[in-house]
Amino acid sequence: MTSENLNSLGFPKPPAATRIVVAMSGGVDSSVTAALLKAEGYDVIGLTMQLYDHGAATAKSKTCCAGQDIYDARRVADKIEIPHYVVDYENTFKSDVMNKFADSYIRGETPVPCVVCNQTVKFRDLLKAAKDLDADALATGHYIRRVQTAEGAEMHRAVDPDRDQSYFLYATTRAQLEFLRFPLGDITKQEARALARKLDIHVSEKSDSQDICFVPDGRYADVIQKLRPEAATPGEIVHVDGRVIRRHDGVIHFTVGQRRGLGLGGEAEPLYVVQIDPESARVIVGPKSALLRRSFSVHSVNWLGPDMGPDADGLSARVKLRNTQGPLAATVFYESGKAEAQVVLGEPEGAVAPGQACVFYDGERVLGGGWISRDTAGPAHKPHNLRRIEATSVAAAE
RNA sequence: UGGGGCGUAGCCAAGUGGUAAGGCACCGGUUUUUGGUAUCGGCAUCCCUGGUUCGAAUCCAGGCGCCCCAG
Repeated sequence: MTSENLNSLGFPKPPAATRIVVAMSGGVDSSVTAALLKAEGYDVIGLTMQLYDHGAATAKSKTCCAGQDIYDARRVADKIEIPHYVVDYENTFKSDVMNKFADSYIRGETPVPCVVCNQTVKFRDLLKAAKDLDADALATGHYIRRVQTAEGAEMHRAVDPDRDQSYFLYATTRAQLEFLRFPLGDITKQEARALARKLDIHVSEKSDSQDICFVPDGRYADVIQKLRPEAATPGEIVHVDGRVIRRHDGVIHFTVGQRRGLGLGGEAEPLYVVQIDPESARVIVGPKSALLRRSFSVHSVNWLGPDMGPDADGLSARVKLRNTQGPLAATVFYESGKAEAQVVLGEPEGAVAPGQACVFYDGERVLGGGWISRDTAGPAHKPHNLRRIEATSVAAAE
């Protein structure tokens, strides 16, 4: 079959015979996605997830998946004349995303709920709903590219580097990727908004979503304490040089690399959180130099690259440790099928925070990624200093 | 109360007669579909009282507070 026989989404049949479910959040991107596909003649069905519905969140404008946004999605669906359904995923969202978010913080990690949300409610549950509707594919408004090859679908960064969402989508499985389509991966956000205006979609100027959608005022700790009231275990803030500086209200308030909010003044240079130990409820702080790390391991790896055997030299790649950071040169040690991988950075990097995602790239292609492990991501200073303290106390005892 | 020293923003600290550096912390903005980072901006009239002077955080006097040395 030649490419001329395929429609724009890669199916060997006319758009009218191709059923596409579009995940509609009520925002600009997914609305444009639905409108574009409809305009091309596809058999489009809009689905909107209801994920939570607390008063504070529905009042927010920069979120998705509740109150006003569901209404917006419905209005767009009406405008472009497609069927639209709201699916209630409040329970699963709470158990798979919100509770896991809280538990991660309690473990002394810093979670990325957006990755988990895509992994679960979006590409597991919503995707299944699409299949139940006999859809040929599920399309979303994510800025990511799906590249079809003879070996299967590959994930590539979006053409708009400022909008690329690969950091949040690396955990998409190959099977899921086969079924997914991302029409906006080839255009810029500006172009998407222009299209929205041209198609007369009422949300064309709606502000982008940001922050954690289920955290109303940026006070994520409040949400955790509501979900897990036992989470607030006070502890000590300890300097890497051994000084116990002050007490804190619980490790959930901290993240590795954090500077502000520590309230630790009087030092010559700023202090950062360099390690969090949930067992002892200790937060270790130190100067920026104490933050630097060169290697760490990641777990629950989702591999989207070519099959690899054990390779002592590792794979020369680039990695992202946070969404808003250019890729870093690194060597990735990974064997196909394994859940673990080792990452060695070309240059030491600060704030390698356990619980955050590490995404691997080969140029524009997303090779996958995993979660930064806690056990290996502590600062090199910790064992050194603990040893020194122990040695001191032993000497004193003798 | 013998000798010496000190008292500048929450902390550290420059400034020794000319109209209050800087760092940390804190607060606010920007950036950002995670947390965080980064960045920009804001943030004192100098322990008190009186005096000298055109002018004092800077000099003098007296208080108050603190530290060190000594017997």
